[in-house]
Amino acid sequence: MAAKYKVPRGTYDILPDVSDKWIYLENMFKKLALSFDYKLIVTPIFEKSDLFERSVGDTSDIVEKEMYKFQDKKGRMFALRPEGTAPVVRSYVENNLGIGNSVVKLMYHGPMFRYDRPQKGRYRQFYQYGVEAIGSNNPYIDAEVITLAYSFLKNLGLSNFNLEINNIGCPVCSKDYDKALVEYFEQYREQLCPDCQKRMHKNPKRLLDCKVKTCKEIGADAPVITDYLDDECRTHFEQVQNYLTQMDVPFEVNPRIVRGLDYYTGTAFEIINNGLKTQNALLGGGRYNSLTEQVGGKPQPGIGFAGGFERLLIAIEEANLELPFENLPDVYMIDLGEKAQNMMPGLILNLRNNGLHVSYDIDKTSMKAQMKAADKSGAQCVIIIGDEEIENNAVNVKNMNCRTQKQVKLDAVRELNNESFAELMAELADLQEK
RNA sequence: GUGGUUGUAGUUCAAUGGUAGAGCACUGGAUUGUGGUUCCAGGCGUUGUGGGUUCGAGUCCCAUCAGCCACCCCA
Repeated sequence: MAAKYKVPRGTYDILPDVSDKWIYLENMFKKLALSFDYKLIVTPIFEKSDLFERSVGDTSDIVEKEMYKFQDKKGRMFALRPEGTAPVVRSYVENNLGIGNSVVKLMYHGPMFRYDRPQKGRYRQFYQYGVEAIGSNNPYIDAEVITLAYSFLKNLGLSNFNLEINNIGCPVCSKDYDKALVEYFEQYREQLCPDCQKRMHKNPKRLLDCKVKTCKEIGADAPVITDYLDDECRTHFEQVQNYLTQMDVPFEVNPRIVRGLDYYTGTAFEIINNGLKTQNALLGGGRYNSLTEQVGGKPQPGIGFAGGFERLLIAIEEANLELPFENLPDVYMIDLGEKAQNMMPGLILNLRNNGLHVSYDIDKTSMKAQMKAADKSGAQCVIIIGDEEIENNAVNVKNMNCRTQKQVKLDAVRELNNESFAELMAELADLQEK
């Protein structure tokens, strides 16, 4: 049947059959980030649009054509956030989070919005997780942020990915490099694609990233950033690498990494899913040492990364990873007859208040249907109550794995909590062995 | 935003322009209160939507919407 309403293009519903994976991934990320001493920050999903125009850069594709912009009733221009860093930095500046702290370490996760043609692994509303460390230019912080990103993927059980790092230079040496690039590419101007010709003077580093064959070939012999870094940037980069080595994080230096957003300076890195040809960036990040100023605050160095949940799930599926997350019922309740049904609500609430996960379908009546449903639910055991049991003032508890069954006094069942429930299950398992 | 491709039952897919089907899933049953196997039974779905051609359209044409692929970009 054709539904009357459908999700908007490029969006999707996270349905119950996968939502447990989301809960798991979110929790894993939060737990790991907390252990690295990052605290959660939650910002609105929309901001003044010029926040992004100024920070992300008005020549970037994100701002040029992918922003969801709208006017509110008073004519102010807002945009659904296309990325997470600018809002976090805005909040850092606005709330003076830096006062009394040399580094402020923040994590976030939530929906981002970009108007782009949808594709697998690319959506108009997508979900990112990320961290930002603001206030320190110490290369150790760079390494720590990168290690956090790396550890997250590793801890999930992923391995088919590569960490690539680069240093795109500070505003000073980056300019020298840009000059060299323009000089170099200028020789081949006629052979470059129109986009590259246009970008050459605005953002020459982007030419290195072009996928057009001839541009690629020309770019292969272009000057390399590493040769243009000034002493400060070079030692910074070296130290980041030293720290990463110390922390056992494998990486490759890739001088061609150019991040797409304008605010990046110095350290830049990406983690690439090797199993994919396109949409293969699992996560990316880097330094943004002049972003606080652009947003109207005092100069403060910062670094962070962001990754996409959708691409994470693709990678997990590819690797055939079973997430250890399980949320199966402890007990499935079966009632037979009206008397039994009448005593269910109280008993079930009792068990739930004691912390047990209880499943029950009041509309199913036959024993068979209820047993089938219990089986399908994956519940550890069923509790059966019928006229016989009521007469004995007891219930039948059946362990679904061992198929062993035992009568338990009603009073004892009411008292069941996670601990005594586990004991009861073990007892039933023992019965099977005899 | 550009080019290509696809759109049939909950799902995966069939159906030389002539009555729309199958596997899986789902529901019920195989003697009275015990699941995962097996067997039997159960589907009239505006064939994505709207037009057009035709005696007749799931099938051909146009438009539109959506997915996928490549480009672009990135998460």
